[in-house]
Amino acid sequence: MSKAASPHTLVWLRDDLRLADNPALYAAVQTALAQGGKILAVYILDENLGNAARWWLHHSLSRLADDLAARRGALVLKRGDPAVIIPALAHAAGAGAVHAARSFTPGLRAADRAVDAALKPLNIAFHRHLSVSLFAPERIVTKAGGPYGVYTPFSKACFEAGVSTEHLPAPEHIPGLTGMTGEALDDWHLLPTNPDWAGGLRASWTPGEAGAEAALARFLAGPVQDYDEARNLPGKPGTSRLSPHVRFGEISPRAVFQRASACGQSKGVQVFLKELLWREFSINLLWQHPDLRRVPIRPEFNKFPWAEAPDALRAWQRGQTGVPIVDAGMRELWRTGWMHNRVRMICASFLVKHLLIPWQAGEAWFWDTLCEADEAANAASWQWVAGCGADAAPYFRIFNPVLQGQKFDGDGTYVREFVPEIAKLPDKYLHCPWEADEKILTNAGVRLGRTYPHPIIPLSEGRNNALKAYERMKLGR
DNA sequence: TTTTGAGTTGTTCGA
DNA sequence: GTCGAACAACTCAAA
Repeated sequence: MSKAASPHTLVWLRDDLRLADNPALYAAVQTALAQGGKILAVYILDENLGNAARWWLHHSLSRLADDLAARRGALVLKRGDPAVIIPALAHAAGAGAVHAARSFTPGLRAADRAVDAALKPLNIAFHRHLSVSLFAPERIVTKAGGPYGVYTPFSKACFEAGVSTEHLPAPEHIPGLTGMTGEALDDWHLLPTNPDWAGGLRASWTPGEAGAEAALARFLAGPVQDYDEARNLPGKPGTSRLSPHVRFGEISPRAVFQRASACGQSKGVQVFLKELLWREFSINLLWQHPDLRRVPIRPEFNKFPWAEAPDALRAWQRGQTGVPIVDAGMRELWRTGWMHNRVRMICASFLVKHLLIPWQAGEAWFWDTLCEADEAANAASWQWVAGCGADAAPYFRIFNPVLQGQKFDGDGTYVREFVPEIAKLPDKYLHCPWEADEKILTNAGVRLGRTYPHPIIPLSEGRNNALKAYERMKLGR
């Protein structure tokens, strides 16, 4: 076999920070081995990440660099315009091809077009691989050939199409190209200092491929079987807690799907697989609507009478609304960089409906504080709660945070953990301290307005305001 | 083209 | 305490 003129290969890693079941890396290694060449693995900093995601990224990259080094590979870190960096590196390295995961965020789609255009004149091929999603978006279409706008038929089409059963092992040797220098991870200052607010994140998470594997193994060893019920209880470890791992591609979505599928046919497994397809649906929606983060899918919502309420927004962000389940959720988010899904819906509904604050403000806060912040899932989910999404809940579905708290955190485990100043209240009043009489409050050491806020708005008033606002929007006033 | 069935996660009210 | 109906119409997807 004759040696190719350009035996080396560049793999551009982005939201696929793993070695196992990584099609771009696998293809690059195969090519390099066949040609007797080396691998140049590159990561270019995503400058638009929120602060919690930056913390996660630092650790994920650090682990990935270690994992690559253990296989004689190396990771080159760069910052700047991919359309400049990738062609320059590929050219300097003498690479014959560039491999990357196919991405569906507007930023990376644009970057890919530019990279592709810049590589062409250099006669360097640019290969993209299905990796961050289960299906290519254009593959899941209606019988009429168009994209889906409703989740249930979308999910049925996905099940019918079938998730790939392929699994690519982590390459044993990833012969790294030496002599290529990048930036130092520490110089990116992705970790907070002055103050270091990441203590709660460190206590909650193990970023990296091994951490992702451990989280999946824990979940599949038991909780997945009861997932259909237990996922709604924020005081219990009934969810997978895989979201940030999947977000950064520390584990492939198809590996998660395959291994959960292998756990049987229980309701819990079925519901979990459907959750993976919600992620898929969000990716598909972002692909259809690149401005999903800003623009409501239902155009009538451009006329929605949102409120300008900076003080209320700040109270919500800080977990000081005086509504316990909302405050618990917002504090969990702030402390750990994650929030239980049931509570996300309650907190989001409260912001958008009771307070009438634009969903984009909530989206922005989650973007900054969620480790897993993901353009597709975050925007699509906020639009769903706000009622302006493609497949949104009816407007009169307004979560009552007291009922939700009593139903899903009846013993108060969750609220007591994150709102300790009211922890001594009896269960009956834990979710509605304003309904307790003075004696009960005093016995619990609670002084409303002093040790814990009065509710920022009476719940019935917030509900009525939301209904009135939707009515005004419908009338176009 | 027209018709038909269906649509993540809820709340309130009144019997 | 429990249960069913009302809350509203509209759009999507498939036949």
